[in-house]
Formats: sequence, C-alpha cells, structure tokens
Amino acid sequence: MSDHASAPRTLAADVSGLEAGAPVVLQGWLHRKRVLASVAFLVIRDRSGLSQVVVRPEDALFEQLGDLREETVFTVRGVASANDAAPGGIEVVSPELTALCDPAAPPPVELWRPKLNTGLPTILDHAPVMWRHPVQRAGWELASAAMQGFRSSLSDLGFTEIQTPKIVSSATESGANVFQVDYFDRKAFLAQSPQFYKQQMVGVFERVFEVGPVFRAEPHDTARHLAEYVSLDAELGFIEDHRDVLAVLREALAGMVGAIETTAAPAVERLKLELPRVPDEIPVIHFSRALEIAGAPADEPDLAPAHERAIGEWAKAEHGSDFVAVEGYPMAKRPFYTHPQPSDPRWSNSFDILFRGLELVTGGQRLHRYSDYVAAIEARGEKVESYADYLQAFEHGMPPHGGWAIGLERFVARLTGAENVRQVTLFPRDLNRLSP
RNA sequence: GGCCCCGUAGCGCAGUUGGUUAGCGCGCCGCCCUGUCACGGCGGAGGCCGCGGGUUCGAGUCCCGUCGGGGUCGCCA
Repeated sequence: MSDHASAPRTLAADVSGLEAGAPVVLQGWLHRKRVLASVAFLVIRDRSGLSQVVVRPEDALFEQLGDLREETVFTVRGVASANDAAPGGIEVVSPELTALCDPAAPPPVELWRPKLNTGLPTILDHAPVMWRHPVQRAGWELASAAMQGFRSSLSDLGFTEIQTPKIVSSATESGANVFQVDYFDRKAFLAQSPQFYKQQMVGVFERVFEVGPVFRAEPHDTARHLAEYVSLDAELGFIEDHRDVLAVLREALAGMVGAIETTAAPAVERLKLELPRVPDEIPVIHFSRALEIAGAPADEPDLAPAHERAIGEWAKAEHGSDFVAVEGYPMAKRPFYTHPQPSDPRWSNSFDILFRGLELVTGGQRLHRYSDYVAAIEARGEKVESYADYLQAFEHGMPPHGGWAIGLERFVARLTGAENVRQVTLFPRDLNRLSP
C-alpha cells in the first residue's frame, strides 16, 4: 500500500470504473508483455485481476520495453483512458514503471495462457509460482470462502471455535497409521483427528467446531488421499440422534456454498462452475439400501469407490441432489465411540455424506454414557486405563452428542471437477511428496 | 503395498523392423511489424534421450535393475 505518496493504489479490477483522465497507481506483476511496432501492451496482475497498460513511442518507457521481464513486480503510475479496444473499456496510458524486485526469471510454464498447459507433477513441483495463475488460484479462493462460510454459519448457530493439539500422546483410533514424532525424550504422534478433544469440549461449550490440519500416515497413494489435509470438524450436544447432526451439517454445507457464491464469485466465474444446491433436506438412505442401489452383495461391510459413484448418480437422478447421506454403517466398521442404531445394534447411528459420488463427510452420534464407553472399549479387547484422560469427560457427565468431519480438499475438488485433490491443495503432502 | 502404463530441451510431445548430425509446437534471446488481448513474421540459443548395468559392429529404440511419475484396487475425509 504505497498510498503515502500522491494517489492511492488502484486495484486492477477497479480500473474499468475510473473516469477518463484520472491518475492511476497500479501495483502488481507483469503478467504479459506484447510489443508491437509502434505500441506495446503490458498486462498487470494483482490480487483482484488484470489491467491493461499501454506504452506509446512518446513514452520514455518505450525504449526500455526490451528489458521488462514477465512476473517482475512493478508500481505503475499512469492515467486512465477510455478506449473501446481495451478490455473493460478503460486502460492505463502514459505509464511510468518502478520495479519493486529484480527482473524476474521466466516461469517454468507460461502463466499468461488461459490455462496452465502442463501436468500435475510439474504444477506441484513449481507450486510457489504456479499458484499465481488466475485459474489455478481460483481453486484456493473457493477453499478460503468455504472455510469462511463454515465458520460463520456455525458461529451463527451458537458454536464456539476451538483449536486442539496436533501433537498427541496416543492414536485416536487404534490400529490406524500415525506419524511418530520425537517429543523431547518421549514418543508422540501427529493428530489424525480432533475427535477426542472436540467431544471433551462438548462438555464445556455444548457446540464446538474446528478448522485445522489432520495427519494420516496411511499408505494410500490415490487421487483422493493426502497425508495432511484440512478437516472441518464440529461436535454438538443435546441431540436426539444422528439425524439432528445431519440437520446442522446441512446448514454448514449451505453456509459453505453460500459463502462461495458471494465472496468467491470471481473465482466461480473464472472456473465457469455450476455450484451445487444444498437441498433443504439432504436425502438419506440406509446402508443396506445403499448396497442394493450400488448392486453390491448385502454382506459387504463398506462402500467401495465404484459403489459411491453409483449412489451419487442415483441421488442425482432420483432426488436431483449432489449430496446424499448414507446412514447406519455397520458397527463393525466404525470406531468404538460410535453410537449403535437402537433398533438393531449391528448397524450404527453414523453416516457418510457423498458429494457428487465421493465420500466427503463422516459423522454420527457418539456414545455419551461412561458405562457404555467402558463396555465398548473392553469389547474391543482394549484397556480402559489407556483412555483415562478422554473418559474423564464422560465420567463427570456428558449430554447425548454427535458431530462430523468434512474433508476440505475433497469438497473443493468435487466443486471444481478436479480429478486429483492435490490440484486444489496449496502444498500437498503424500506418500512421495514432502516438498515444496 | 498389488497390477497396468510412462520418463526425450523450461513446458507439451514425435522419433519407423536398432543405423550416421535426435526433431516439432510453445516459451526464451535478437531483429522486424501502428491496438494487441493464445498478436503476427524472420533468425538464434538451448539435450549425459531419468540413472546404472547388459546384448550388439552400432542403443533414445532391445533386456535386467533402480529411481521418479501417472492410472487402478485395498483404505479413508
């Protein structure tokens, strides 16, 4: 913000609203240089968009055009001028340039093209520069708006935002793969989920949510798995069952899509997206029905990706919905804190939400009675003592409660149609990638 | 981790049954071009053909190993 001198900075997107003759100060990257015989065009990119600067032979700058390198950062001082041939009708003429950095080296891939003309590995290897591309950047603008919508919709519903430890002393769910870290002279782990802590905080705030990273050391090298991802977690007390959780989750999802519509409209436009409508009531089917729809054997313990895609298509055709909830997953496949389905304890009061055929959310009702926890832990052949810290909350009184976890990157990937979650992750971490 | 496919210039790719100097488009550098917007024209630079070994008179090309990448399945958000 160099507004201490002369005119204040104008954002590129605002140039088209200027009066002809008005002084303009742009600051940004030289996105594209097009030099013709007797006129040159400089396209300046800043956080708001692009703006065209015109250089003519009478401008002192005209002689130095050959020295300008794309991606160099400049302050441009000039004058607004109306021209039908200019994008947006207004361009900047009589420019004076001040470089704010050394002449930039050419990027590995042309950033000024309509699309990044390269493969995912190249994009990821050069992430610090590739994210500058307006279309690439749009993906994260959606993520940013989604997080904002998640926060504001839950805050409006009386939730308290929490931050729980990412360095923990034991695994949340036994058997899962965790990253081990050196913690002074002891063993510690990176948190796979805020599950235990958010439940404990229900005993304090009733309703809590957290936006933060979770870590999974599982050796899943697929287009939808990351070793570190952003989890949008919530947990709320005083529910009847998991259907109450689903109803609040519906509000959070609507808040996320709503925030994208309002605050990320330019990104939606740039990506030419058709945003999903979150139905007033997300269609719910039981796990056993889901197996039928997917054409899977009735004794399958889980839904395979192909099944999820089939159910996604079914929901779109049958209910016109991009979202579908599958409730009643077999208890055998759910963690010990899951609340069973009262009418049939083989099933659980838990659910997944599939978004456009991909598992996006896992949630459900949790156990809340201390005695139930003791029984559940012992039934799995584990020691109650090893969960002593966690169980304090239940020992001293907890309401019926439940919650969910949304995978942010999966949500954005389904929105943009990205084949791979890495495409919408700023700096993805996976089996093979630890940098940049 | 299993199975399948791919590594050739900064990026995207071609390269015949093994054959002499490894090509194309874009980018980059230089020159030219009165308004471009994926501008246009001419010229130039740029390669240990992923790495290691083998077969052969001769390997980008065939074989083995290795490293890296992509797809898919298991599993999950």
